[in-house]
Amino acid sequence: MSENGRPTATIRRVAEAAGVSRATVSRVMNGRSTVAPELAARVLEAARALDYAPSPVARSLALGRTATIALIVPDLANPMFQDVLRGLSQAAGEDGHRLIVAESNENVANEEVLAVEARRRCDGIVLASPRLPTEDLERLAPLLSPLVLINRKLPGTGVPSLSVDHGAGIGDLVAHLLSLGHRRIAYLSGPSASISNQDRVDALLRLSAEGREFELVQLACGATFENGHAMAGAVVETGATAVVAYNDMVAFGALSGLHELGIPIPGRLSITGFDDIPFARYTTPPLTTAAVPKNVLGHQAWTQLSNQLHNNPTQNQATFRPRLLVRGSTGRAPTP
Amino acid sequence: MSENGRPTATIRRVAEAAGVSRATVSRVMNGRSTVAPELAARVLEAARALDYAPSPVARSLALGRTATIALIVPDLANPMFQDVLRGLSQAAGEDGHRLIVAESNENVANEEVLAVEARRRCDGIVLASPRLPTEDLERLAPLLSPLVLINRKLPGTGVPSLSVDHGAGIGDLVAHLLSLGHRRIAYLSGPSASISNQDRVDALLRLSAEGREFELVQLACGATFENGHAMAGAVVETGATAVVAYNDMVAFGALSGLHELGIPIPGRLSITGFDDIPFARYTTPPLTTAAVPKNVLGHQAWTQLSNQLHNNPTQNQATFRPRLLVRGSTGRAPTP
DNA sequence: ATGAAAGCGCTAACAG
DNA sequence: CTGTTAGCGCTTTCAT
Repeated sequence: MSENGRPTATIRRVAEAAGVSRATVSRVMNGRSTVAPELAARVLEAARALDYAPSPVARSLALGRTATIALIVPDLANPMFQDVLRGLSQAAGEDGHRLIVAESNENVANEEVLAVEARRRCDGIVLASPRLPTEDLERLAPLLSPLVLINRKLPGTGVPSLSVDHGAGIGDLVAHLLSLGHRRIAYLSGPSASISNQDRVDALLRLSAEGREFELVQLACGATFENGHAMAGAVVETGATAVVAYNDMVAFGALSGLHELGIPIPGRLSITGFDDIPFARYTTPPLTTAAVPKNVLGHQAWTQLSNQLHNNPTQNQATFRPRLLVRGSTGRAPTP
Repeated sequence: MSENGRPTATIRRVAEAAGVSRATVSRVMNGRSTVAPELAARVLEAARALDYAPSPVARSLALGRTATIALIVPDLANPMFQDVLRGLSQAAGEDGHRLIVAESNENVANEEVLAVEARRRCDGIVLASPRLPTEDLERLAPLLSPLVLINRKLPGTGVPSLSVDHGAGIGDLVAHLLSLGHRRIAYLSGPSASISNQDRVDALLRLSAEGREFELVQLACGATFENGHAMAGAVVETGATAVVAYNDMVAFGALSGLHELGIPIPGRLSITGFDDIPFARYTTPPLTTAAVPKNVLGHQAWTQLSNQLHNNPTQNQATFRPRLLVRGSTGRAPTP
């Protein structure tokens, strides 16, 4: 927006140079209605000569839309959001939309202000807000619309929401472990406040109650490598033959801790992660995990937002089933 | 920008409601000059009642600035850029600026268009463009100004540039290895087109020529885990006692490959990485590496951009020296 | 098919 | 201290 070299050409200058009205320039630049070929040529020529390009800001004001959307996440360091960001940026970019990113730093109060403010410069919002109380979210939603939610639902409001089916992922993981003969499984749980952890716990509880095929041992853990690492000893003491970790980081930490204790993996203990972060395939042994389609989520978020922008029908609830990735960290249960 | 619920209040409505002119409302909203307390109160009250907030788009047009900047990177999957993004987003955010991100997908042609287009909606650009030919960059720079370059220099143009001193990093790494008694060092080189690889090679060549303290063996490799993994055998054959890898991914791959060959690390072979990606501390053994201050780069980028926006003097070339992180993957050279 | 004119919502001289 | 006026640059009826 600032001046360097020659001042940026405006539509007025082009109009003068081409000897036509601004309206005509506008029409030509937008390929609108039919302008006499000769005039059109003159305009194009003048535009080229003056190095003219329409001002996006002025267009935004006149049109009432910005061709920009915003992504609001609690934490840009989280691999989950990094990939959603990539997918969203790419998808929106292909449709000629720019992406503004805002990080709330896990600060919920901040998040509200950020979102509302962002919405004013944008045509729509993709919001990942694991912590915001549902009632606040409900109050906010109309202000933010068009809006797409990541891993949050607002039933009955018509706000499209994309979520990962953590339960199904856990189901696949457990089925895999059962097929390998495991009958006593330890769960290294994530942050208790986390909804996604609750999803996992619920699924595990249901599975162990339903089939009674395995015993479940819950261990309070956390979400980090260090948390997982610290639980290695406790895991061994449970006598479990397999451990389901809250996520890949925890699994990785546990793997590392068990390594140090001299426990062979998967010989004596099998271990699974969740997410399929970039490094999951490179641990030793590589991590069996439930891969969350993070990029797809980003793409879908754009699809849903784009639908709203064009007043097309949206899919209110899309659930993404993680894909089971069997790698080296799981094997047959040891025979006692 | 679209309508939900009641149409968004405008400055005009507020003015009418408060019985003042739009100019006064504007003044109050911006804390400008001194408005009679009584009027100010009326305006504020009206604004609150109408749920009014000034339109950023209209302000942008009127003011000629958007309070937005853009970051353009070749690849959002690259941990380097992810962290720069975080740092930049945070720093700019604290100063009330939004961040637009654009990914060129390593497509240089795309990059030019993207950058110029982005510049029109923004007040400034942070550009990471490892591939763009210098002459193109020189032509582009004036159009993009205010501009900050990441890992590229444009000497004599006054364009601020932030770069990592790869040579110094390599110097620290090599000094560390020499102090451990290593006298034959293999370098797993990165993509030959990469300037940062060239920096490293130059430093190594200089070091081995200058002091003649060690022999250098170069091995063409790449930038990925797989590339490093594939070179494990070749590394052993060189008879080197230490390997300096192009980056952490390569080091990690090599580590893994050497592991499979049964080579004790660091007992028989020491190995170093570069970057300090999040997982470097979690490999077995943890990777000795040169930590690039990626977040700081992001923050500094904002500082330099902000200086330009305020017509303050800028620091034209800032070079960031990586920090040597000694971890478990390096040890004393084996005694023959 | 083209131009004149009004308007998007806000800010910034300039008067008073 | 406040209001009037004139833009910022573009789009879009509405006439012609």
